[in-house]
Amino acid sequence: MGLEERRRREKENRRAAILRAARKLFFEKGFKPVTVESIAQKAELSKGSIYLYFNSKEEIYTQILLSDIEKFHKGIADLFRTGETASDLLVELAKIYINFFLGDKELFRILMTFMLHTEHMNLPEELNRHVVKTTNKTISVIEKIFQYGVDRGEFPPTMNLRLNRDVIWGLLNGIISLHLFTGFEARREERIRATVEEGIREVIRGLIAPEAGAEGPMKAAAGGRTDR
Amino acid sequence: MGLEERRRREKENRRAAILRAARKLFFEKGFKPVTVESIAQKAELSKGSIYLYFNSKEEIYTQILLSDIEKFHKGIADLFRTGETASDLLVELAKIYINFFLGDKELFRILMTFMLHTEHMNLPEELNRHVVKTTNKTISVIEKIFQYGVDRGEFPPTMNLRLNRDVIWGLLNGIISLHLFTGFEARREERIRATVEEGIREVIRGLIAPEAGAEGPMKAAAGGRTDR
DNA sequence: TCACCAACTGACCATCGGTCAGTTAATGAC
DNA sequence: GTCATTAACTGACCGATGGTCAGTTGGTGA
Repeated sequence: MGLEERRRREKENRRAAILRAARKLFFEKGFKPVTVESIAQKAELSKGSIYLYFNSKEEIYTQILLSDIEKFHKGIADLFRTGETASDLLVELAKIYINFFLGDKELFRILMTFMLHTEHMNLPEELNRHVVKTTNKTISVIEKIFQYGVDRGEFPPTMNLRLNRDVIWGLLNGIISLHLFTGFEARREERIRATVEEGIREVIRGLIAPEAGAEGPMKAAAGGRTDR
Repeated sequence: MGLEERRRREKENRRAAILRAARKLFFEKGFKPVTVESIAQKAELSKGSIYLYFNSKEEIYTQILLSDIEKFHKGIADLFRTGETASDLLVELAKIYINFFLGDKELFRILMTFMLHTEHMNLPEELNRHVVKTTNKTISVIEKIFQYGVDRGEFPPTMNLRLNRDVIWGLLNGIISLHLFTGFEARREERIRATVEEGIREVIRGLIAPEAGAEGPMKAAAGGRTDR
């Protein structure tokens, strides 16, 4: 009864074909200008068939993001093998990230758009959770590097891992967003890389450097003490 | 002869009324779910009339952003009067920014959406330029603060103003984006504020700290202390 | 040869952004 | 008071598009 099996495989292939077609189109034109009809044509199916595989245009968009994030995650699997310092690992990660999400520049847009509009996208709850989980897994790599840095005595053991993870991630994605907006096409990636690298190195130096004087987080932290 | 004048004023009022109505609706539901018809109803006009004042739904959306950015800009006009350190000014600016753009949390979304999708929005070229210019004006406030810090000897005169401006802006907006995505509603703003403040202080410390050798033993102090 | 059924189709529907020919009403000339 | 002018406004209409579903197709096994 290899029939069932073959059917399953063929169905999976169709699905992949749709995603491939959609990917090409979305990366070419963005979200709105791509019609479901055009995706269907490119995948050599009818519009109706698309909806046998996906529930909405938004879901296709999200699935593309999902599989790309997973690809990225695989790509950084061997990051720790190199035996570099944690600082260099952070910069290295950032560079890979920039290459990956800006290689197809629309991909970064998809990522941010999703992050900003998750709620309005009304996707099936499960898919939503899946993307959030996958994204978090990626973000947590930053935290792992910090932990690694603490372990090898590079960073102070008292550092706040979560907070610094958020700072690095924010810095990285914020700088990319800014440059997509203002930067001219030419040499954009180069500038992003330089800015991100220097930003990360500054944060790290600041993390290591002694806190100057009485000012600083102390003042604010005093009021914001909020143990759960 | 006050006729011409009165007409002009009334027209301006209508325009404002449309923007007010649209603002309420967009902030309530996001972009797509708001129909032009519903804006018209709320503004007590017909759909057709809306298009006497604006060229597209996107343009309305953008105008809201524009007028809000300008409001923000006025709000920080007196930032320099306080005589604080440049570091504190940066943190202060960030806090005002967070309050402002998260007070109506949709506003931040509008800002980022615009930055990410400027090109696909096909607005009149002039409006586009206007928003870019206004946004840049806001971003450049960060640079001014850095300059102020250099002038008063707080930061090294060799520092790269533009780069650090981009780092701070990126950090600020990236952290906000991240928290809108993952953070639970409760205590979100508080967390954002804490993370941003510490991030900024780290960058500043890193900016001041000697670049020193590859890795420096630390342990002396803890940036981003764990307050959980 | 036929019954079954998963996969597929495309006509159809509802919604919505945007248009435009026609209406309304304020004004000012006579 | 009457009428011509015209800016402001209206809403029926159009085209595009996301999504649906009743019906068709073709491979399979009896």
